[in-house]
Amino acid sequence: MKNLTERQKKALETREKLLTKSLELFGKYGFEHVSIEQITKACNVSKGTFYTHFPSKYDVILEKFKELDHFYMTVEKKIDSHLPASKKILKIYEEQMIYLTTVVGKDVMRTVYTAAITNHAGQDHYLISPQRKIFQILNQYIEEGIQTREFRQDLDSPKIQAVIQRCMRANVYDWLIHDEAFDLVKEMNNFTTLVLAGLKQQN
Amino acid sequence: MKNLTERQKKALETREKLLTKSLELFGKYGFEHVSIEQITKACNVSKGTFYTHFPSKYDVILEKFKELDHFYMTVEKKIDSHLPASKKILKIYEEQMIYLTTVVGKDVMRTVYTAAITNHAGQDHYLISPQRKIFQILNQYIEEGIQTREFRQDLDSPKIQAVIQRCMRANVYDWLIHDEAFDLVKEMNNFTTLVLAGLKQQN
DNA sequence: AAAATTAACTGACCGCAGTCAATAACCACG
DNA sequence: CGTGGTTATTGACTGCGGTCAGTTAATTTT
Repeated sequence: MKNLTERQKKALETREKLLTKSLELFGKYGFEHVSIEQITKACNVSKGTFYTHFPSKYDVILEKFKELDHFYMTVEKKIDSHLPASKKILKIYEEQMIYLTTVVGKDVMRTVYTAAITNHAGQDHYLISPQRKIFQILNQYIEEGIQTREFRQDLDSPKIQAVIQRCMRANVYDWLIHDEAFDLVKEMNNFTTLVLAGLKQQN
Repeated sequence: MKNLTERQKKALETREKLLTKSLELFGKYGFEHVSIEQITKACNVSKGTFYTHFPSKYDVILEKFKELDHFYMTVEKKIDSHLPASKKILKIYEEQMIYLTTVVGKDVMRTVYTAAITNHAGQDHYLISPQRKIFQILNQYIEEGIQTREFRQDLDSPKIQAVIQRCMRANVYDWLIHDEAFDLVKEMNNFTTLVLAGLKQQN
């Protein structure tokens, strides 16, 4: 980690400076009201430099978004392992939604959700990347639910995974397009509860 | 309807010309690869003229999107009125998804779903406007489902309406961010079936 | 230590969405 | 008819995200 040449250290410093300043300005004025030039001027570098460190304006936000994964690691431990799978899923979603509304914010999420639609650069977006910690945790819970026969047996786990993940995006998306009155935590809870009811063993 | 002055007729003609040409070019090259200037040049008008007729590039697309409502009127009649509410909902969603994939297309939908996130102009977006025919039809089916006690009695109809509508956006959004392999008709069916199962009277 | 290579950095430039003051074309009314 | 008000139209202009050929300076090679 410390085997860096002088040059690489300088570059990393520049990158860090840009990242910090970007997020600071985005937080203060909103993503759309901050220009790249404004950022680079505040950092005393040229516009081009920004693009040697980040592929686009969106990618800075994505960096922030990826912090979520650190958050999940801590949340996971707080969840009682004796709960049934459905309760665990609800719980982790609840924690996530609280985090999104209070820490990450609508502005960042708007950007991520927009970029996911727009960037048809062949590659799949981070938003649906199986790498994401949240998905790994969810899949584990789902596996449990199947094993313990809490969930229906006629659906394989990839199907259930897709459904559970879609619940998340459904509620976040609706949060983004509705006004302030939309309570993401509550809506997510109601909606997911319903879906989980549909997932449980029918009589 | 025909009490128009010469001037207003000319203006409407210009508007129509712009609309037709826009949709033609969007269809040929894709929304993002067509500039306003390209459109206006093809119509022999100036750039500014475009903006006297449409508030933004997105609004042209919205016009196309609104055609959907004509479509629903015809679909509604094709649905057997004796079916249970849940089957009707599934059926109309199926028809809608077929229409979206084969006629409207991903490009248009991408634009509409992006604009809904981005345009925080105070006003709610058409995407969630209660005016939309599709919602009126759905709400009618939901009311039926409640009346006939097919659905749970502990949820009021606005709650159920929100859930059903969210199903639609959930699947369309996921369609937009996934690659070509994503079968919107099938996914919508699976997902909504599950939600409807959760909505039904529990034992 | 000089030369060659590599990588960070620069800023003029491009394309495009959207704006607006000025202009032209038309209309209603005396 | 005029003539004063109205409204569609114009196109130069702004602002911004992103590009790229060229400059600079650290690093490696000889």
